[in-house]
Amino acid sequence: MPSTMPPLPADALVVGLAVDVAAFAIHDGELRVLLVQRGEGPHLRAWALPGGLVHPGEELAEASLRVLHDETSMDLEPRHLEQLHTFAEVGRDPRGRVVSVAHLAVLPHGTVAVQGGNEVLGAEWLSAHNPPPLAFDHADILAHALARLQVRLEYANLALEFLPEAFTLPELQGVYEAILNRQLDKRNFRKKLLAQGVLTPSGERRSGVGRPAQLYRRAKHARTAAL
Amino acid sequence: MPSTMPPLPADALVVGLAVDVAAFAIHDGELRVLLVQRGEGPHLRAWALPGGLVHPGEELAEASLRVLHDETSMDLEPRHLEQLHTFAEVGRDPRGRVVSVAHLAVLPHGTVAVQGGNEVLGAEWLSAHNPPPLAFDHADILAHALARLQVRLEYANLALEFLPEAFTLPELQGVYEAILNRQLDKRNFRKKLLAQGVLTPSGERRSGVGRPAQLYRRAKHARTAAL
DNA sequence: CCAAAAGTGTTATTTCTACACCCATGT
DNA sequence: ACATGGGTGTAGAAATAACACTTTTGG
Repeated sequence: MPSTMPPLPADALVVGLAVDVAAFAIHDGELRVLLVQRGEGPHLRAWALPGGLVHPGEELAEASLRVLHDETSMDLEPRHLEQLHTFAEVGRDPRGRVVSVAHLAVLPHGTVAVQGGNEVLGAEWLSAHNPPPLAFDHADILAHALARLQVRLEYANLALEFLPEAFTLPELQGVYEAILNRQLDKRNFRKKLLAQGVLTPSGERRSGVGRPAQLYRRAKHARTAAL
Repeated sequence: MPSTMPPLPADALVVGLAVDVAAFAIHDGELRVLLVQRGEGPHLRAWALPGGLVHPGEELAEASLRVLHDETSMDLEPRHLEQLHTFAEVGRDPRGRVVSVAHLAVLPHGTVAVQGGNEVLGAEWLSAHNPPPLAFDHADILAHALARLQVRLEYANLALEFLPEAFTLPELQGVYEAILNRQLDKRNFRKKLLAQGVLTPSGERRSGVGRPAQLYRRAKHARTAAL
């Protein structure tokens, strides 16, 4: 394939290319989504998903990571990042045609402190199941992301990405419950998870109170995702 | 929200926005995908998914339908059209940064004849499970589309979109088998489908040979899709 | 009456769900 | 000793998978 090709045809539609990121984490046993308060442009002071324009030569995944970094002033390192859906409706952004590729990110436990960054008044982890009103079509994006997260629990072992490398089964169950937004039976949960063979036990651990829980790690062979 | 807003910032990355469409239909009991032979640009004469640049003010779905129409010279009317994935890798198109939003389309039975259209040497329905080599990253797109189609069989009753309004259970089973690329048990298939309650019987019908089969239609209440 | 495709039931296996008590530790 | 959370088994229900013969039509 030649390296110099004719440029794009003159009738090529040019648009702004952006990413928006629905980044999830578990805090206090609750599923939270990272939201920022807009500091400029339309929907000033409204809550929104972190997002922004893609730079030239930048891949979508890179842009997503950069945006997270810039708008939270934190070195967030998602354990999982996948594309969700592309929102390209003609009127979705009042500034012109902006095509936004929405992403789903999963951050591990321990990702707590965030603060506002560039062009943003503040950043916070807020309830994913009961979010505040959001700017643009971000409520749609969040709903998509939540639905995707739930179906991914079955297929991939995405829940592990919310936890540190070593974790207990009750902690893992807590992740499932936070994402599915309902209680699960302890015995059935353990049976199912252990039967999958994706967990391997290690040493022990004493939590604050009660009987110490067995620690587990992900087994060697673990699918990352599919679909 | 004001109707006149500042234009996009000067640092906005502008890109070409395109759609590619993986359009499926069943022919001769086999799952086929609509492919065109490129008549210009890179990958001349290679097989590719129908696709092209989005026009200004045009929605992605509109562009997908237009592209199908233009490149087959046929008034194809998909029964189902959904967004699949956005391919935006920096080097994927040698002409510059082109972001392509891939779509999955389902065409009903009877959609047979296609011919080449604008900028295309020819169009054909070819085997979806054993396609010829494809231009650009279209083999990836096709693989994604096929996987999505298979999971959609479970959730939605997408199989109905491949058939005319009235159809027999053996025909429906044939659609499942063509998509899943394996044989299914007749009795179990009937049990499961009828238990779902999405089919309602109507009159009879005599095929060429053998016992006539009961005709069914979709019941009133039918989910179209999800996820 | 023969070929061809449609239609129909039962059983074994697996998976899912509901449910209550004992165990190990820290205080 | 007691409060706290971790850990375990069983039985009924539901879903799934395997399997072979009869029925209706056209020729």
